[in-house]
Amino acid sequence: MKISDTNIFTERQIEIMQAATQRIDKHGIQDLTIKNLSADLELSEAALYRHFKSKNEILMGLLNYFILEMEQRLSSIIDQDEVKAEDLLKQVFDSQLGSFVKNPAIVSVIFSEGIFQFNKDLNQRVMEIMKLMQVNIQSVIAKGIEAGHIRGIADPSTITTIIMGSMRMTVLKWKLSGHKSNLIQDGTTVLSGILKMITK
Amino acid sequence: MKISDTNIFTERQIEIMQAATQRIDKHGIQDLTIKNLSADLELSEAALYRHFKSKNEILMGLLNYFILEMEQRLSSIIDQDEVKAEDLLKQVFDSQLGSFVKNPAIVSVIFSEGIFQFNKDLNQRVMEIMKLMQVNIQSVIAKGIEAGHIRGIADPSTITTIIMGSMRMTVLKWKLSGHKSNLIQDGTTVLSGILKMITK
DNA sequence: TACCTTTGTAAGTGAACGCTCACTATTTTA
DNA sequence: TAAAATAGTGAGCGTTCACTTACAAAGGTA
Repeated sequence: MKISDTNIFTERQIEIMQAATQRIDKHGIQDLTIKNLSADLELSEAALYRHFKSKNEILMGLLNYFILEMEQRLSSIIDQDEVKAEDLLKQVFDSQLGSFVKNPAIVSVIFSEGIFQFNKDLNQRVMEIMKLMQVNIQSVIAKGIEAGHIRGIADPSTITTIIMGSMRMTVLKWKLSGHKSNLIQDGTTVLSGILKMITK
Repeated sequence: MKISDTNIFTERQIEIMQAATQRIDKHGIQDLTIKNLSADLELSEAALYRHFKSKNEILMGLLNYFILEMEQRLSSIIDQDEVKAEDLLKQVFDSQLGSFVKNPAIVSVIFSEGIFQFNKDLNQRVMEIMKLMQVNIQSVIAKGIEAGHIRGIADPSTITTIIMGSMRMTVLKWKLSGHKSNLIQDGTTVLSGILKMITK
């Protein structure tokens, strides 16, 4: 993750967030403790509290960065004119899955609705990320139907559920395989299958 | 351990598992602690250990019970002869979603790969449940393609990923809505959409 | 020089966790 | 009827958790 070129965070904060990212990636989110994190950084536990006021703030930092990056990435694709819905979807998922491969830790974070259920702020951020993706895809589908490229065989919202669910399942399989399956390839196969079904 | 060898539970064990189910349903899995559970049952914490040797065994009991019930339910549907793949799938999901509505807690348990990642036994059971569903659906799809009812527009495994992912997403939305959306209705809509796309 | 801010540490804190221990009362069995 | 099995209890163990406190070194600034 390139947190490095934001001016929101200090250098130390970036170091801490990167260490947190690595630990989540390697051992899962349940292994992200202040003790482990400070050991990774060769700092005392107390030192972390000079830079973040709580453990949740560290996770919020990660999520905030990701949602910002994702918004920019998605809108730069969606805002293209004269590109068919089919190709927009391909670009969106190519970009999204590529982002997951580059930063697998984020998958552990945003696939953990269950874990954050008890924490309002974190849960809300995760929901925002899902919602952001949903809104973008649904608008692409709606435009595709309007333009006549996509069969209006079901509601845009239903088609969106199918697409997002399928991609999510593909990511889940990749995660459960220990990142050994080829996420980009499998995702492309699944999306192609769906596109064959819904395009004219 | 084979499912057929699954122990029959004592009355107390069932009471404990039901209380655990209720607590997970109402407050999430992170709120299932020995302290809370024993308070719900108006027992001492130590008393629980007369009936289960660990907290994980309680969760394993729940999962074992569910996988047994699911196996029977699915095979009684799948084993029907002379029923079209399309109708089998409808029956499978009607049955499965109905089971979730009757027992919403199980969703909190089997949708929590992330939480159980660190526990081999529990994780394996959750994976078995996913695998069980996958194997059954994939065989239905394969037969449907063979019989010419389903378009061989993609691999059976890809179509299965799409179907399972879509249903899983529908269940997730239901869970995030606090069980306020209509799971059966939404699931039926999504499955109908997919079936329109893949049937001839 | 004197002071202030920043960044660090050692040594804790209370709360929560799963779980065990020694012991008791009741019921079943030989 | 005596022994054994069953099902319960209060107290507390060892550990982990996120977080706090009191204090110190370093560097910039007045």
